[in-house]
Amino acid sequence: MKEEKVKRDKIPPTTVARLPLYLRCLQSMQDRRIDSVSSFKLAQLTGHNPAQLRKDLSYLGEFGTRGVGYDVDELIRQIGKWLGAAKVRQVAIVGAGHLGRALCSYKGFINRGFSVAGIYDVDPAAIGQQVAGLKVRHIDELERQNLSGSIEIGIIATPAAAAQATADSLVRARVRSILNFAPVKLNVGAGVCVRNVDLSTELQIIGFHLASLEHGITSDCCS
Amino acid sequence: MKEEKVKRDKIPPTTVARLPLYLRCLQSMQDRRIDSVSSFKLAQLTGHNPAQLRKDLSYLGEFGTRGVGYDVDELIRQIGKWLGAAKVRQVAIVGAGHLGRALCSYKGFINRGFSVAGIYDVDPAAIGQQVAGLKVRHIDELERQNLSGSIEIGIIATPAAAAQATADSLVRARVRSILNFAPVKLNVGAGVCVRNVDLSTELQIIGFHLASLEHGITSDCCS
DNA sequence: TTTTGTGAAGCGATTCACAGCA
DNA sequence: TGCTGTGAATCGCTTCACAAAA
Repeated sequence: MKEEKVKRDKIPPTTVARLPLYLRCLQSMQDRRIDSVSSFKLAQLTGHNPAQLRKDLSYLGEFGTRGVGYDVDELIRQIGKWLGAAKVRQVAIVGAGHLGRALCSYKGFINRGFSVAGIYDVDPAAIGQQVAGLKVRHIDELERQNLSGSIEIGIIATPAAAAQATADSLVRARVRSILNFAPVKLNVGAGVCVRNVDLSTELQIIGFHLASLEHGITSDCCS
Repeated sequence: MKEEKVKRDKIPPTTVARLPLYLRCLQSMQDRRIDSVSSFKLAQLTGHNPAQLRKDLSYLGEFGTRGVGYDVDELIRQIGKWLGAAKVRQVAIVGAGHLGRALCSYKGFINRGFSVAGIYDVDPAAIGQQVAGLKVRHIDELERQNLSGSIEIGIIATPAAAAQATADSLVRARVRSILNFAPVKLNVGAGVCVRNVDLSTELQIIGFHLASLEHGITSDCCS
């Protein structure tokens, strides 16, 4: 426990970001009754370098067998443990627009150990509507509903203008981390973890590469 | 033109990824009639280091005035130019599930110079339905509809199992770049640029940080 | 022999610190 | 004086190359 704490601090963010993809590949192998895998094979499937894969896993511990490879079940167990997948995490989605609704019915969340505990909005027209079996509630209710703190994650799927106020609500409701889809830099107190996903930023990056193609650059596509 | 080609090759991917956020901040300042900004101010607003901001901009050219700062209008023009925002880019969305529909009606795309040219699926139940003013068509029609090559970007919003086949269709339809929401590593020929966005990966990364908190780690939240 | 785990080298991005200008 | 633009220093991640182990 003490030892794991020390180790967690040392895992590079880039490694953490790759773990979910490793996990997904491994689960797909498990489904196909493959029980052992080498760093070469798994790296090829995930599009990485074998040395990088081994180094990534070495941050978590030593699970391989030299001359053989990794046991698929064991690796799934270990990566899952480090990603905190032992327990189902409750998520609150704020914003009952198209994106919020899509996220609410997204199967991928459930499969990875996340459960949508509620969907919230401020628009009277949206409140009360049924979305994927959940009733849209007013954001102000979240604070009261989460007195136990069981909802640890908030997803912001509101327009940019409402994002900061939404973040404030989520922080008041004792949410510990936020996934932000609004194209705004959020200010939250220390101890609340924010990750940003911006859909149009991704398109704009693609736009840069298209413009580069138009200037006759063919090399290294997208990054 | 020749010179710009050389420069484009030298811009780090990390810089490109930050440009859209700079642009957005600048546009918000322009709306508020602010016409000049220092690297300190813009860095603060975007959550970056002033030196990094200046270095990022220096890859594009020299637009600042020493002792004063940057002209907001000029900077917007320049960043827009490098991101290829001069022309509206046509996008095809594949997958008419919740996510595909949400993307189809997403205002952020239009505002940033992208236009949804069509939405496609393979499910007979979905085909023919109306989504945000567009009729869902069969994916096989895309190839014929894009003989002119005006659709440069494809968005994959299908289930993971269908993603590779969808990518193949998009490549056949002469799409030049792909934004992939399926949690799968796509194999496409050289010259086609792929960017991956995985919503549950983001939650899993948050899961790692929540697990770290449970182990008593308070430092550096999310990355 | 095969494949892991890892020190060391290599590489790219960030940050510093200051010269160059307005 | 104030702020940009940038070489130099630093930091952290990736990749190499090989010793260790099955």
